[in-house]
Amino acid sequence: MGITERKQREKQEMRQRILNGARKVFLQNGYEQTSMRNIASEISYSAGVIYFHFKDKGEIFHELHKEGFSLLLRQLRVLDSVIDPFERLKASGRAFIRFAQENKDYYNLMFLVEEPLKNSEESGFQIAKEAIKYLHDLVLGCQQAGRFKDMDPEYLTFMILSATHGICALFCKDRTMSFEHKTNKELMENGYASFVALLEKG
Amino acid sequence: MGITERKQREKQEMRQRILNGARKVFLQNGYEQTSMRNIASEISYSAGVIYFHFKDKGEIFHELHKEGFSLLLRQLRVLDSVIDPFERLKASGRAFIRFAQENKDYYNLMFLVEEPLKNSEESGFQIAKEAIKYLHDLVLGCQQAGRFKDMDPEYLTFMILSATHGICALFCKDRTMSFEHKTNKELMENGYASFVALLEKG
DNA sequence: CAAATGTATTGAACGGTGTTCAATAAAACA
DNA sequence: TGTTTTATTGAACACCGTTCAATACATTTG
Repeated sequence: MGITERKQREKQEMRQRILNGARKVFLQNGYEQTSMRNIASEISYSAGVIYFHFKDKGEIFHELHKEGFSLLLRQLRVLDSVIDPFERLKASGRAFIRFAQENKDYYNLMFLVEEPLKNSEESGFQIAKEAIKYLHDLVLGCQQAGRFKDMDPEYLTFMILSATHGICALFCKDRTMSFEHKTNKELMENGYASFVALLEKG
Repeated sequence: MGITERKQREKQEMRQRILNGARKVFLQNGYEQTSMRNIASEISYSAGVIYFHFKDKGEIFHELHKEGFSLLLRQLRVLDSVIDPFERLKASGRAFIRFAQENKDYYNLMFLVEEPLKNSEESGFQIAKEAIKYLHDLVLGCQQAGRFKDMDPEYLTFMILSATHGICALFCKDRTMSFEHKTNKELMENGYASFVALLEKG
C-alpha cells in the first residue's frame, strides 16, 4: 500500500515548503522581523496551517539553527585537506569569520538569538556540540604536535571560540562603529590576524 | 518665577520614574520581554503617557544603554590605582567579565540587542566610544612599557575586546552548554585565564 | 473669583504579533 | 455510497508598539 508512503512524503514536502519560505523571509528580513503570517503568505497558505506541521515558531527556529550549523560544518570540512593541525586551526577561524560575514542572519540565529533552552539536550543542539568537538579535536591535534603545552585543552578551546565569536558578534550586532576602520571586513580580518599572532607565540 | 522651574523638575522626575520602572521590569524579564504596558503598569500609569515623555521605546533603550556603560566605567575606574598598565589591562578584563555575570541584562542591552543605528553618532553611543578609548589607552600604555611590540594597537584593542566580549556573549546568550564545565563562572574565568596566558607571551 | 490657556494623562483605537480552534474541504477507507 | 481521517482555512484571543481625541488639572489672564 503506497498511499501511506505518498501521504508521508507529501507531509514531508509541506514541512520543507514551510521551511523554505521561512528561510527566505528570514534571510531577507532577519529572524526577529519574520512573522508566521509572513512565512505563510510567502508560500501562499494561511498562517494556521504551520501549526499543523510545526509545534511553534521555536521548532522552525531549531530547524534553521540546525541548517546553519550543517552549512558551517560543510565549509569547515573543506579544510580537512590541510594536514598540519595548527594551520588548519588558523584557517578554520578565518573560515568561521567569513561564514559570519556572508551569513549574518544564520549567524545571529546560531549564536545570538535567545531561544529557550528547551530541547537543549535534544538533536537540535547536538550539531552545535559536533562543531565544538571539531574545534576541540583541532586543539588536541595542536597539542600533540607540541603546541599550547601545559594549557588546559577545554578552556583553550572555549577561549579560541570566544575570541573568534567575539569578532563576529560585534559585527553581527553592529557594535563596530566605536573603532576606526575602513571596512568591517578589514577590521575583522586584521583583528583575527592579531589573535593569530598571539597564538603563534603559544 | 519658580513655577516653571518646578514644572521642569516635575517633568524630569516623571522621566526618571518611567526610567526606574523600565529598568526594574527590564532587569526582571529581560529587554525583549519588556513591553511599554509592563513599564506603565509598574509605575501605575497608562501606557500612552510614556510617549509624552519619550519619543519611543528606542529612546528608553538608549537611556538604559548609557546607564549600563556608565556603570561599567565606574567599576573599571576602581582599577585606576593599579599603576602597571598590563596588570591593569588584565584586571580590567576580569572586571568586564564579572560585570557581565552580575549584570546579564545590562550586558545584553549594551552589546547584544539589535537596536537601529540611528542616533549612533549622538551622545547615546558616545559613552561606548569612551569605554573603547579606555581600553585603547591601556593598550598604548602596555606598548610604551615594551609589550605587544610591532602589533597594531587598533586591531589589538579590537581583538582584546572581542576575546573578552566573546566569553560574555556566549554566556549571556546561553551558548555555554556545548562545553563540559562545572559552572559558567568557572568556565568563563578559566577561559579568560588562558587568554591572559597568551597575552603574557606577547 | 471666573474664564481662558497650556500641560499632563487617559483610554480607546490601529495594525501588527504568536497561537488556538471550530468549521470545512479533501482524500482514503469501508 | 457513506464514514472516517487528514489537511486547511479564517476567525478569534491576548498580547505588542504607537497614535490621538478627549479629558482633567494647573497656571495665567481678564
